[in-house]
Amino acid sequence: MEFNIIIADQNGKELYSENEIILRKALDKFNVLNDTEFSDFLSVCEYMEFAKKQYLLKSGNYNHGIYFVISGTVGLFELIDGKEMYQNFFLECEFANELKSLTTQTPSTKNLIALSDTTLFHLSRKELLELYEKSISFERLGRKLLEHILNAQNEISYVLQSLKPEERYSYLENKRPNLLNNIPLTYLASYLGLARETLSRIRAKR
Amino acid sequence: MEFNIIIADQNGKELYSENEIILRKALDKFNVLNDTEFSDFLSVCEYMEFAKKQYLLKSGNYNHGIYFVISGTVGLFELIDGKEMYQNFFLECEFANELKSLTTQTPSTKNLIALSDTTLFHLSRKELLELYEKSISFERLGRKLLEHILNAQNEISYVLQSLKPEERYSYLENKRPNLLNNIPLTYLASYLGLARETLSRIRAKR
DNA sequence: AACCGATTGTGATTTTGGTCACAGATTTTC
DNA sequence: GAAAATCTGTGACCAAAATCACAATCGGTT
Repeated sequence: MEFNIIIADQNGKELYSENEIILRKALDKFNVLNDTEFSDFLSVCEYMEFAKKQYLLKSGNYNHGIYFVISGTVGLFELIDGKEMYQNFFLECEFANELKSLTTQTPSTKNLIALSDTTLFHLSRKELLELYEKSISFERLGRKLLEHILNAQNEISYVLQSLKPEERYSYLENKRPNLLNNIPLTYLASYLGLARETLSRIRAKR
Repeated sequence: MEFNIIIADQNGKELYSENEIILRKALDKFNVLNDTEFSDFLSVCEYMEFAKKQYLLKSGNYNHGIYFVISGTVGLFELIDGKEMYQNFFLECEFANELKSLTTQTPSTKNLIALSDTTLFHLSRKELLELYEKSISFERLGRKLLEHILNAQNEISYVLQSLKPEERYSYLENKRPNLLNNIPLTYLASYLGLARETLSRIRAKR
């Protein structure tokens, strides 16, 4: 069961639903879009729902856009030697993406999957590119979003390169506690480049 | 000793030096800047030279821009438990960067160092931001460059997360052979998250 | 040419974390 | 609510890689 709070202007005209306000707040952190531009952005977003275990993107297919997670959890994984290696997790208010396929227009080697019942906005590649053409603001938003994603990616590379198993667990505890609560240990182990059993034993010691 | 070939227009007026043509070619891959915009870009680039072992950026300092490597090699490393952990290498025609400090304006935890005598163009943070304001083209260039960097970063994360030591070496052989030729094994070992001795033994077996 | 520092190779040893196996526990499904 | 599937915990064992130690080699400098 779910209610969408509707914000109205002085004339009682509906403005934004609750979901849209969540997106607005997330985008406002980048300090780029004004009201008009946000409306333009919103007008090309499609609201979608995925049940747990449904795929947003399957390997072999082309990536047709990016997702903004309103509620739920999305996982990004790649099948390597028959093992699901999770490369990222996207929680509420984050943009779920697989950029390699999106930017190079090659079939994706990776999968996006709903790890719980999930609601999200979808922005297609086509619409995204049109936004980029439309105004410098959307290019700027894209640029800043990428800077943000890249900094996060550098951090996880650092974890994999330099930290010992116990330190990797501490990293989760301190920097991404929400993952520890929401994601099965098995998936987290692959994310951290460890055997499931190793991570289980580390946790037992706490 | 070094010659710069000068390209001249019909009136014999100098256009671009050899170094500038190298930069032009690198930027043209992104298919964004026209002649005027490239000239604008160039006008805020400063030519610099660094001797081997000189620092382009020292940890603790603020990152004041990005570098385009004309010739030579630049390394990005972080001191962890007294060890130099190399996180990236930048060869000719690549943009050497440390984006965390650049984008968040916090003191850098990382170092940029010339691993050989190096010539490059420097673009200051201030000038970069002014370019971003100036035209959508520069935003677009930034966005595309970040997409490119991010795809590369995802790949190295994959290597660290999923590949065994021998496979990591193979990755270098196949995907980044220039590193194997130009960079000391010690540095490559840290880059791959391996002990120096392990990498040495792997190489001995080939 | 001789020196010094940096880099690499290699053996012996130790340790860590992976693998295997199986039992509980927890969720999902019908 | 029972069955099935998924997830987690834990012990025993093993293999791979880290560590330690030292020699050899390479590169640049005076």
